[in-house]
Amino acid sequence: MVIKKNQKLECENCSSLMKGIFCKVSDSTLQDVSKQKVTNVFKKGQSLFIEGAHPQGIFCISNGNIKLTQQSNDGKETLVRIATNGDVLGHRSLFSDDAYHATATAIEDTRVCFIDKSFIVDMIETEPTVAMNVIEKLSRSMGKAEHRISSMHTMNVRERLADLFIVLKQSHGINEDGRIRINLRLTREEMATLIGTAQETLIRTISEFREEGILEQDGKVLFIKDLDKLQLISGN
Amino acid sequence: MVIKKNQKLECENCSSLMKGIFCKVSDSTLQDVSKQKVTNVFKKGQSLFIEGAHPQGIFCISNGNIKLTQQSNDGKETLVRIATNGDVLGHRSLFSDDAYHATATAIEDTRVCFIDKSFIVDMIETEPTVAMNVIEKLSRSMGKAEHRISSMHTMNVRERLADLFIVLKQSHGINEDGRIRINLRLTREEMATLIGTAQETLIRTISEFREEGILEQDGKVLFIKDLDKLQLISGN
DNA sequence: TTAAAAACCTGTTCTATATCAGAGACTGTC
DNA sequence: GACAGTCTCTGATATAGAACAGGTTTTTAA
Repeated sequence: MVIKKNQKLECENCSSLMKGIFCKVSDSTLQDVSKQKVTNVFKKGQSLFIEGAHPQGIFCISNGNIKLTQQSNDGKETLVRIATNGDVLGHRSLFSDDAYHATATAIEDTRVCFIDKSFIVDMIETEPTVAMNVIEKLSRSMGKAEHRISSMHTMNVRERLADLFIVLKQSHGINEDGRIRINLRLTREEMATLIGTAQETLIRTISEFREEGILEQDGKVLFIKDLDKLQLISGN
Repeated sequence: MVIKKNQKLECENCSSLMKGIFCKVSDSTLQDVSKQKVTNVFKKGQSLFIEGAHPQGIFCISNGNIKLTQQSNDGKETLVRIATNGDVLGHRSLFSDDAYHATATAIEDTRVCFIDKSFIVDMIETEPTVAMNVIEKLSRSMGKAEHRISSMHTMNVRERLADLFIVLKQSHGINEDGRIRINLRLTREEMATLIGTAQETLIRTISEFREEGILEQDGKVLFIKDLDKLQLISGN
């Protein structure tokens, strides 16, 4: 596996700038970041970092999707979170001065910029905008995490799956002739761990949804046909 | 229900100062906070805020314990998180510019200081230390939340309960003649929702732990007798 | 292009845990 | 100090979903 280096793209031209932690930052500061960062393209399946290692900085996703997985003692893998354009990775462990609690792996070829620890810490201390952006990102993630926790025992698999598709629609949905394309290719196994169920159960429930005209599938790609029904099932 | 007002205590004398977001802050800044904040004592059962309302500032817990609960559509209540001395409440919703996603209720009589939105936002922008402290707190909470998410389907009830007692030991444990007192009185129902199970199942598992000499109970208070066994069960 | 390995799907069985039901034990209140 | 209202506990029963097993399809890579 080879990481392609130097696919450098200035921050000011990054398509994810406005979604990331450097939005609303002054031009000169942005140029500083651009100068300091290192850009890599991670091929599908490559890992950015591994559970247990110590963070040396943070990763900003410029373009692509990264999954964060945790390994349990019995070897099972749980998909904890999916990070996409504009999201930051590794900040959680960095700022709580911990080892990584999860492994970050590219779901597809993904362009990622790395920013050194001391630089980002310094930036947060001198640039209140960046600090606020980081706080806002963390806050949103925290809200999502807490929703998932409570959903685990107040909702059944069918409800949680409906909810997952609504979330995926928001983050990766693209309108395409009267249906919504989920522009993210997860395996059934990955989806299953996202909602805390077994792969077989998930497959069965997806089949149900297809039979009920809620979902459609072209090859590997999933489409939402009936968002209202999903909302009805998930209870929102 | 009456909230006792003006139980004012200067921040610099607060026993939770070092655990909170104003630790390592300059004396003069601390005095500003002291001047600005409003202190209340919430009686057991009183709510600081309610799901759906809009945050006007943040709450710092000076002394006591607050539970954060979420209501699901079918009326079930989930205990999402317990906040204790030095913890901050309401920042998550405030900084992500959201309505409260949970209701905060005092588990026991609790002294809480309220800090106005504009003041805290301003503080974060002018005092990097505070910004870093907020980021650190959020990061730690996020780590805990992600652990709970993955535990929900990689661990069974017995394992999750063992894990809960280890967590409670860290936050509320007091060594007392060869055993560890859990200095927090949760109902069985509350504990059950914390680990995502039914009250009856939780009670049965606690009974098991008692029979196995892992836990002890004096009246309502729980004690950990055998921490090693708990660690063995939880797999850490 | 072809073989091997993933990923996907379906049917069957089994079990951990939810749910239901009812009986004590506390807790607060008048 | 007795009554109502929670909270706690135990047993019995039901069930959602896990685990197992085996077949098909898709992807990878050589």
